[in-house]
Amino acid sequence: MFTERFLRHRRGVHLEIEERARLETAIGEIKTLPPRTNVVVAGEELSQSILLLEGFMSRYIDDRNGLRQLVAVHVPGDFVDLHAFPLKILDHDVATMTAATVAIVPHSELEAITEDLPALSRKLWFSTLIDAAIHRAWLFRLGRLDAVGRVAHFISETNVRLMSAGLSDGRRFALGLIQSDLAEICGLTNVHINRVLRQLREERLCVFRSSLVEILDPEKLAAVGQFNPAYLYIDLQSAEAPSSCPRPIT
Amino acid sequence: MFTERFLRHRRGVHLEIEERARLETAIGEIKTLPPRTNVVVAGEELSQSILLLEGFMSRYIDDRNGLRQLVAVHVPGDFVDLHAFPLKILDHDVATMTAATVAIVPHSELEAITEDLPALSRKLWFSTLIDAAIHRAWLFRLGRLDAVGRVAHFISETNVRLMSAGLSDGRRFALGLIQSDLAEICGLTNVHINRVLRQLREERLCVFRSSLVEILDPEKLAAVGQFNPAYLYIDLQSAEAPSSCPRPIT
DNA sequence: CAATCGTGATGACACAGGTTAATTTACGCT
DNA sequence: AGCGTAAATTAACCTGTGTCATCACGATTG
Repeated sequence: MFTERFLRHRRGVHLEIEERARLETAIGEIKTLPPRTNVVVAGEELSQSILLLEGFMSRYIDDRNGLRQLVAVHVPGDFVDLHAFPLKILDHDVATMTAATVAIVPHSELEAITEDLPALSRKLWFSTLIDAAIHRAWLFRLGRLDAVGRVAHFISETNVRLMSAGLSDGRRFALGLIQSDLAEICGLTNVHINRVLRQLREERLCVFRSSLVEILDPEKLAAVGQFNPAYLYIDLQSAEAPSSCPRPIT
Repeated sequence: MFTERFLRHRRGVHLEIEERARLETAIGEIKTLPPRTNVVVAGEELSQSILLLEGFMSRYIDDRNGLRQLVAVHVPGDFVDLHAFPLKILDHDVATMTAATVAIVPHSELEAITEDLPALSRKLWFSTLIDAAIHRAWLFRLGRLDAVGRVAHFISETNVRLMSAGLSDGRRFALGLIQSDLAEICGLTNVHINRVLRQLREERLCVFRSSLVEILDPEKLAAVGQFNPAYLYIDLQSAEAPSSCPRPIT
């Protein structure tokens, strides 16, 4: 069941069994990718999209000096570049952050789905609009929060998304990111990210390590980041208890 | 022809005559709204979406101190909150910036379109993904550009979008925004926006007035804002005003 | 006609975050 | 185990933007 995590716990878009089965048959290939591997280049025509099964991926735009702005971080269950199905050409690059396992879905299959199954099509559409909602939350983060708030907001967001994917217990999760990734996400320098992480550590809000993120005080962290999870459209009522606490990668 | 500007000049999604006709019949009502009128509140269930015919609208998120971050500015031809069709509830507010004329489209009509016309449905989907692409460009703007760059980028973007809508000749356009709107768009204070506008004026790049924006040097302005219009998916080849359109800077 | 309000303009000062550079720690590889 | 490189940490200093305060101007409005 490769699509197990896709749209899990999303308000009002429960996938029917037949719909999930149809998606499963649409998958062409399963691939494992090394960390820091570019998979999509802006401006190139695409004929397939990627469903992320394991690991973390990013979408980003580089400026003319090579400085990078991440515009999205994807977690298992995300249909990373489903945008490429209607758009055909992307405006940004896509790459793995950690080692990753992905399912490749040809656009021909997606087109067939839009012809046959309008309800499933609307759910695919929905999933791309969640990405847009997350973009907007990131705009708020960059436009209105200071450095500490931005990092707190990102960690709070990632925690909720990983809870939904069954990869966080609400306080601890593994995230393969390094400090300069955070810098590229939050529009800051890695020197300043380091200062912010120290402050969050000293104030006992959270401890960020590449191998393991530990949130000591989720409420306070969310307050510092003015984080309101409504934009994720996640309903964790229906969440089963996470099977296992993530462990540090050793 | 209310849908005249919708998806105009967008690469690869030309609307067929029948498709346009179908959209026209989907329109329920035409409304005129005063400036600064809130039309959608975050968290409320929606059963209709708005196609903007005349004027400018915005989407925004307020922080807990009442500071506002605009996450989108909409120009005539934009299907402002089509996102609300798959999402049903929005994560942000929507309001007019200037006086505006809008067409109201009930979601029941859109649902019928997704049942009957998969090709048109994909084009509607496409149009929401343009919004997402613009969100990403805004993330780049906020994350990687300094104050002058942000304003230059926004003005360049708006110029191209308005050219596509037939509302700019590439150098002059009317935009009802005031300096504090720019501040809320660019994540800056209005005091600093004022300084930036003076600099752009003194450097003979552009003159921003609420009534009229004049771009004196489109290429240089685009360069300052690292503006590359690819993300707008606009193909102005077919545009009636062929004159001088800003080019990607490399 | 004065009073008020929204908008724009500008100066003085403060500070969050950038820059640069050096050092330490962690970790993959032979 | 030891080496080489990437990542993390920290300090000193600098600057872009925020803050606060004031003034000017035009459009309403009483």
